[in-house]
Amino acid sequence: MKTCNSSHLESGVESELQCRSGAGCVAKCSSERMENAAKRRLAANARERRRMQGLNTAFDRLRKVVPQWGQDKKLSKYETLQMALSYIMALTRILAEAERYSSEREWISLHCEHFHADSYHHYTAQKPAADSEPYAQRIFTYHPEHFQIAN
DNA sequence: TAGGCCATCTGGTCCT
DNA sequence: AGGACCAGATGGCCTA
Repeated sequence: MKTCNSSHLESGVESELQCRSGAGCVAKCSSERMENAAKRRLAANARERRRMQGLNTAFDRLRKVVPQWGQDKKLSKYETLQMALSYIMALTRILAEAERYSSEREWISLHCEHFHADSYHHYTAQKPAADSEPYAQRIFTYHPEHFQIAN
């Protein structure tokens, strides 16, 4: 005699009790099983959707803290990760430099010199003669418009 | 219209 | 057992 005590697809203690015997059991069990499977699939889909939405929220937050250098188009996920990597490496480099220089004053004057020049060009809307990109931008290794996947 | 990016669905695997 | 995570498939939207 067939019972509904069944596969891993079945969650049902309940269905086992109902269907242990009797006419129409097979049909009822299989339709119940399919119904349960469909319900679980829908629930899994919803969870997956929520999970991906959470992931996308995290990407949006990352985009906000990562420099975009005036890109009007939002960075793709891949570009965001690359930019974040480059950003972190640049900051790490700056910190390492700070440690290398003996006096804090020396380090500050080194960097402020660059940043003052940047602000000057920014406010006067002039292009620097030699280096066309701002200092802070130049120290980054990742530029989306130039980036190509190296295989 | 082709290519890039994305959201969603789905089945498999791992973890608790 | 159920949830989290992952990767492949698919279809929609947008842009050059």
